[in-house]
Amino acid sequence: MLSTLDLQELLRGASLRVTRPRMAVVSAVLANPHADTESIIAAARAELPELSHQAVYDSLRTLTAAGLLRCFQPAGSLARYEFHVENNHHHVVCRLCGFIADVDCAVGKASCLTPSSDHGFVIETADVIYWGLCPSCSS
Amino acid sequence: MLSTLDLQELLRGASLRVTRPRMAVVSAVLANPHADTESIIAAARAELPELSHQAVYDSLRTLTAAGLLRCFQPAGSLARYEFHVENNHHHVVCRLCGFIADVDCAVGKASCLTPSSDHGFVIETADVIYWGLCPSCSS
DNA sequence: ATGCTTCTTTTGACTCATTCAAGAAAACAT
DNA sequence: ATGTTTTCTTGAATGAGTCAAAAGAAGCAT
Repeated sequence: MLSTLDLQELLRGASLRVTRPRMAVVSAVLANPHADTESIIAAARAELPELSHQAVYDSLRTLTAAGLLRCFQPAGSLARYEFHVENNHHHVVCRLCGFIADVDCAVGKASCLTPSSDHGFVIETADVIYWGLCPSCSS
Repeated sequence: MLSTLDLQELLRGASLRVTRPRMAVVSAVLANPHADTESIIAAARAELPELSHQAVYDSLRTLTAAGLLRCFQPAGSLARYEFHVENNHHHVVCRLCGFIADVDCAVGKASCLTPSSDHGFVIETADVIYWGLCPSCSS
């Protein structure tokens, strides 16, 4: 877990103002990886009760744009956030219960960023979501 | 383009009743790959003006559940549909203009379905979305 | 063909995640 | 401290998608 000072450092390093809502949002995401916005609002309010939902939406967008958080959205689900780490990984989502786990990239680090034909696109990132059944739902 | 009879055959083959809304929706998706629901409603109404939006939502869900269509949803975008074909492919989405193109699977057919560690999940499908800039936006 | 049963569609209202807007407050630089 | 700029609060609005009940087709059996 990162300390308050670490979090401030993190925000300043991204040229962002250090505000209590942003601190609370980053903490909430760190404590609840893969959480949707509503859960993040609840978790952040445990630390800062007066926090408005709008501030959370704004913070999430700002922090994501700054590269501190990563947003992903399994089809049909709400937006979910996680702390951005450099080791590229993807997600397995249980088709029944919605449980999400991290998985490493399939065939080495960069392979998922190299489609066989790119139609002239300059490709920057890849979102990979595996759908299936988690251990408890598959039994 | 498939004929009316082909489409009927397709629906019957999936044990679905042949209705005019479903025919119109399948035609619309065939004619507009990667279209979102609103575009599909508009395209289907060109063929069947009285069509309700609810019928389109129902048809899309039914046809997708039957495996005739495939639904994908780039994060932050609306749900999009395409005719389901067996050759597994993924999508490149332009971060600026939203243009979508198909790309084949990165490293052979099955590789994207094989994460390095699966956490005990039984994996059924994988959604892969590449984000980047299309040729016109990157210049 | 006719009628019956079941599945679809229409209609219209509703939900709820997310966004918009304007004024108030907080953060930072000087 | 003061002023400027960014961020937050408040409250309302947007809009894709869903729900529900009654009306209407599709398909099956007689």
